[in-house]
Amino acid sequence: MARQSLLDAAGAVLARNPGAAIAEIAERAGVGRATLYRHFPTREDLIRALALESLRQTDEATQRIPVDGMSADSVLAEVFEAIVPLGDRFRFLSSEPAVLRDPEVKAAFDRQLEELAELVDAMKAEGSLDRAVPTAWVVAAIDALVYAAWDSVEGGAVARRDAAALAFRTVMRGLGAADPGSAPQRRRRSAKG
Amino acid sequence: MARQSLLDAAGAVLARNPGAAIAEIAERAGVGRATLYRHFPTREDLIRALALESLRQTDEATQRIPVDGMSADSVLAEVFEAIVPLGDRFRFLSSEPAVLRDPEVKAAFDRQLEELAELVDAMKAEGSLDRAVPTAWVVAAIDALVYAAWDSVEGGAVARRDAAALAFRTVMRGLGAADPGSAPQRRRRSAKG
DNA sequence: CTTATTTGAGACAGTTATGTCTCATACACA
DNA sequence: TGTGTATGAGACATAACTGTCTCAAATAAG
Repeated sequence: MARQSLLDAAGAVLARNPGAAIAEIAERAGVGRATLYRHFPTREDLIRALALESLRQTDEATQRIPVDGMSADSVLAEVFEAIVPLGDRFRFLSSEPAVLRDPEVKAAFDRQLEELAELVDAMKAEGSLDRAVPTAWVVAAIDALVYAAWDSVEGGAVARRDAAALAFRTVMRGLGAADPGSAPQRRRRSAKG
Repeated sequence: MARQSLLDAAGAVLARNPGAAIAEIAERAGVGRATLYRHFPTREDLIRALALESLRQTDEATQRIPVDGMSADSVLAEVFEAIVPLGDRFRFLSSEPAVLRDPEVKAAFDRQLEELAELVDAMKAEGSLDRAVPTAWVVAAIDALVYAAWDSVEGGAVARRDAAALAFRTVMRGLGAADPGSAPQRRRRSAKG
């Protein structure tokens, strides 16, 4: 679909240069500027759609993870594997603070953070994360390390196949329970990153 | 100094809105736009000076740490305490990729990363960090977690006095030696963040 | 008080981006 | 082949920002 290739182009261009002009995105997509405007009447429409599309891709990648019968920490490992490759998807937000105030975008964003917080709480419950560490910090650390992992791969500092595992290890041991505790429980449903 | 308050204003404004106009920075500094241009002839000059000033502040904060007789991991703890409060100083770089290509800025930036890498290697040598983890990843994780700590404080998710310790713990336990190993050695000179 | 310097306000030109519009062409489809 | 739709190129108006310049007022220095 033309719409999709426009969003792909926007993601690619804006990740490298968050202030890029519409013309540059159209060029990258291989279409005329007028055609881009036919799909997205304003720049803000495009940015908003890109944000929602990025959130959708993140959802898609994490929903694919089978959670039945997996310990919560295994799920988190899979979450890292799934979303580290998407690490640059939200880079454009840094110079588009307005889009985060859009109700629909904000709702979707908050929901993903909330699902991640639930997974963190499940890990605390099964004893694989330290209850004394604020869930908000665990979530912040995961977010930061996902991007760091992506960036390290992109910069050639870390091998692509190692990146997610390194980030996962950093979180798990860094914020794991001081006492290894009882063996991880199995979980039934609902997980996310 | 007028120059300094202009740089402060630029840092404050650009951290929130990396694409902010010169007029907005001048207004924040409480001076006319013409006055700003008298100190910094072009926008690029201002951005460049801000980058160098931020690097200088980071240097200043870390040079204050006494390293004699301290174990490398204690030094890293102090580094976190010192630079987490400066966490937003380099946010504007995200939409100013050009300034990172400036030779002077790039040299200063690389030097700081290099000094941090040296500290990490010292910690590996004294057995407080896992030798199997690439130094590049440790450095990337420290960078990412410093910003996450600052951001968590700013967003009210984490108490200001706890932030640096949480980030430090995440790195130390996350990337610490699997075997606690011999007791940390004392070190003599040179450290940095 | 007088003089020199600095400042703020704003006019101005030049550039660049956005968003609208037209029109000729390419293409799909009957 | 004929018709309708989507496209690309580009002209166009508008807006915003940059960087220069002028001038009057404020401030400091003598």
